[in-house]
Amino acid sequence: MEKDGPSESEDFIRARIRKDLKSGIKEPITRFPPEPNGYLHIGHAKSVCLNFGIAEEFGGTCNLRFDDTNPSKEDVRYENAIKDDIRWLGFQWKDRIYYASDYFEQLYEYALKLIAEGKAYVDDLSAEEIREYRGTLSEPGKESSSRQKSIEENLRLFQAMRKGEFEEGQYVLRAKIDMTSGNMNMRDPVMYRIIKKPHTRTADSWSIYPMYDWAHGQSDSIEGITHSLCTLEFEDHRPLYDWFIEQLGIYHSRQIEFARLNLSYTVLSKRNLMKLVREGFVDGWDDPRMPTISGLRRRGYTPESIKDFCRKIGITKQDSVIDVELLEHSIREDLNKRAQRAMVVLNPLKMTIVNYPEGGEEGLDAVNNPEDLSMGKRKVPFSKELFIEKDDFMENPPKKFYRLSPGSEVRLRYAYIVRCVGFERDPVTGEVNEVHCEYDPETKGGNTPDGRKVRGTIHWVCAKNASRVTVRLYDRLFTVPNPVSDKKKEFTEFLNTDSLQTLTDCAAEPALGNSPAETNYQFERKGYFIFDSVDSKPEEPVFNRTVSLRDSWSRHLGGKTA
RNA sequence: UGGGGCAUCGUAUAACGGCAGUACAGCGGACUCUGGAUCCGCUAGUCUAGGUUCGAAUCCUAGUGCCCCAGCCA
Repeated sequence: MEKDGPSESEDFIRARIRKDLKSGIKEPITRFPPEPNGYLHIGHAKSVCLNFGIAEEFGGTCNLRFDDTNPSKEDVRYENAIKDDIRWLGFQWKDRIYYASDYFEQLYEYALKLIAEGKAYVDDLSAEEIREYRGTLSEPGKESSSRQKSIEENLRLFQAMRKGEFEEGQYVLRAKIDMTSGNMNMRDPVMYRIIKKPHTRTADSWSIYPMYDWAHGQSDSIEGITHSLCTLEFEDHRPLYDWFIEQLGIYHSRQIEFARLNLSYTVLSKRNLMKLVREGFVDGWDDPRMPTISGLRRRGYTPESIKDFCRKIGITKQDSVIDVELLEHSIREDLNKRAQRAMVVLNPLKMTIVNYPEGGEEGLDAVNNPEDLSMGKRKVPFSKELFIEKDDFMENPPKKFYRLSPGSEVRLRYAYIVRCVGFERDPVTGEVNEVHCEYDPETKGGNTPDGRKVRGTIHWVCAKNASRVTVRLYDRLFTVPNPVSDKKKEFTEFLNTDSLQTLTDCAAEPALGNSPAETNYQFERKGYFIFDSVDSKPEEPVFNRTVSLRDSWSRHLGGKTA
């Protein structure tokens, strides 16, 4: 199922795969290897799209493999969340779900083999000693005296390690490579350490656990992974990846590295995201401000928009920071085509139509989505008293203000043209709290039979029928493009204190009183919103703002977001 | 002279010895019952210095800048 035509340019990994396909490899087998110690974020989505995407495009397969080699950090709840997220993105692993722990026995056999060949040894150095012996970036390390142990002694000790005869930290198994290598990973890397904790899948059957470098490549090989795609920081692990496979003489998977995703105005590492959650800066991994898949989902992002974003950013080896506006562009583009429109007044200001009959009411036709007429129409109620947006009225408007002001005309969307004939103030605050308008009955539906041009159109909600809803306006979580670039400051110092604004008195057209879960809307002139089924109550529906509409007026005024 | 990697508009990303293109952002205009969307246009780039070549973002040499590595994390 290759894409036809060379019109679309190909990233270097797909080009490499295409080349390998011509020289022997039958089909690409990739894998997505999360460690179940945190939630997936948009950076993982890049990897998911790459690995599963390649499998789809080239008629291969992609395995889901949990890298569960460290029981002191991992948990099943993360595993379940990860599976949910991948499924939600729209990818399937079918029966191809694996665990590094599936291979513990095989890995152990492999280790025995290396020991028997004098290529690995049991070391009794302490963690600190190992660090000291490793040397520094510019000085070679020195060899542990354990290197001299006999094969028999190593075998005996390693078997005893497995049996749990030693304490944590007492011994490790190391590969015997080269303590003078310029590549730190080759300075006799640790293969196994003793961890006396139960594992979620193997329970207490092991007291030694393989390190990443030892587990990963061999797992790839066992599964017949043709292309093992990982991020740049593993580039200098590749010689070790290759060394193990070559010493063992097993199937040679190939590791290829690409640049991880960085997004402006956010942080994208599990460690930092974990900190935001643990220290209560956000309301959990799925807080709509989080760049996690579950957070984006709750924020109103669609799988399609995320996949489109991943396609747009491409795959390269260049460290880069993607502007978060590109992500916002992807969701706007998607939702513009699909989101049902609704009228919701976020900051209500009462409007009375002075010449509209007392007690009168009518239903007006509104288009559900001007971009997709097949989505039909709906009736919205109209009567003498309405709510409009506070900032759609100005007593002393600046130039080019097309909305309502004393004496001016504006169109009430899908309703009538109205003219402002007066307003009232709150006697205490002096704030305008009601506007009076006259409507033109000839302009029903918002048309102007006389051909007159009315520049401004504003949204409104019938006061009598309005659903009272809560709306949460989200803004970027950080105030600076790269919160982790300042090495002297903790990234949490750059948290945006206004990243969440909750409006509890919004007036929505009646239909929104009972929205289905996870329904995307466009609140006309305001932005895209999604019904939040976690925090909504029957008497108080909650909507999260996914992203605002582009707003050339506020940019004109020099503001950023409303 | 520790090892590894990367340098193209503001941000990303193409061009694989032959017109430096695309997207986002920005700016201007058209259109509009969403100051949305759409459409049109503009601005703006090959890290530096040499070299090879009819021709270099691309090949060579030398430099410069940035990123990663000293977990019994992944």
